[in-house]
Amino acid sequence: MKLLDISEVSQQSGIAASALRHYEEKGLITSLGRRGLKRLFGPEVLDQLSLITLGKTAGFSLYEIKAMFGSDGRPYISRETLKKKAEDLDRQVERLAGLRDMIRHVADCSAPSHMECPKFRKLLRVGGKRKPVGAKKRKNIGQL
Amino acid sequence: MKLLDISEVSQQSGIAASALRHYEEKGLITSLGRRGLKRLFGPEVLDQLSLITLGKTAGFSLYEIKAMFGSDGRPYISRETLKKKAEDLDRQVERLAGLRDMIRHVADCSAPSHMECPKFRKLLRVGGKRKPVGAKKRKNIGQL
DNA sequence: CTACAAATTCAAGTCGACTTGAGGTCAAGG
DNA sequence: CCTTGACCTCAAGTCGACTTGAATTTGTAG
Repeated sequence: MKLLDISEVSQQSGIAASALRHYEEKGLITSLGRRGLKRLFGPEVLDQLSLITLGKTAGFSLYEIKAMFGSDGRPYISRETLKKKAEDLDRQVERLAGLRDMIRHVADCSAPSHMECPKFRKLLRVGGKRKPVGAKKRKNIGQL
Repeated sequence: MKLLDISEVSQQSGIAASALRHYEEKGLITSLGRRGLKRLFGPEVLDQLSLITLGKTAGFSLYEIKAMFGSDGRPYISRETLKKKAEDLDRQVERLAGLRDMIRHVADCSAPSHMECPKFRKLLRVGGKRKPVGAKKRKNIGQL
């Protein structure tokens, strides 16, 4: 089993070595050992990194990503919570598709201000839900 | 035309007054005037705020959002660039859908480590592209 | 054996998006 | 007329995710 040093991992993943150390510090990845001072990673770390990158682009924090796909390969959170995350993503996908349509429309529409364009406003109505007045503080990222 | 003071806007949008001031400072929204010191907003600000919120959940910076939907209603960037953003969103939608499938799978699969599950790894392969070695610094957010 | 490039640690810095706090202002009600 | 409470400004602080820099510590090549 071929071990990779940090520069190889960095090369192949496109992630800076400093970020890799940061991820290890935060417990998202693990190095299998050291040669001297130098970390050695197993090749599976590349898959984990794909997952981390993916999670980040979806807007999850490193903390959440760790909770969803523990570096040992087991989630730290319940199936319930995972399903909730999946549903969040369903909504997120819809919102993004809506925004994409709006942007595409803005790019094509000749109305002087898109806010005056009825088509645009219709898209807004679909995509941009307003909060129903009782706004909550988001502060329940869960304990680990 | 009914004007709203900042607390009404905050209430109806679910966005903190401090954030509204911040958005105004950054030029994402505009207050129509003042009564004494107090800002007065036109009702259209609520639509703009929906758009801002939507853009944020899509991962755009305030700066980018401003460029895409100027507070005056006209984008600061070319149709070309807008179309590129729409295409980025197309990819983002796909990635998110992929991640959602993975999470859903993790929630249901009984494999001890999802990395050992062939189904999961297949999903990973689809969703989690690795960068093709020549990693670039992302630093071209464009000038305004 | 020595020099050197590549890693390492640890502290401090950066960036975006706000929030918080101190001290000031003003329109409206009593 | 005077008090209040909502809003104001401006500076500083916070949080997450890294990056940067200075001072080491090797494994390997010459």
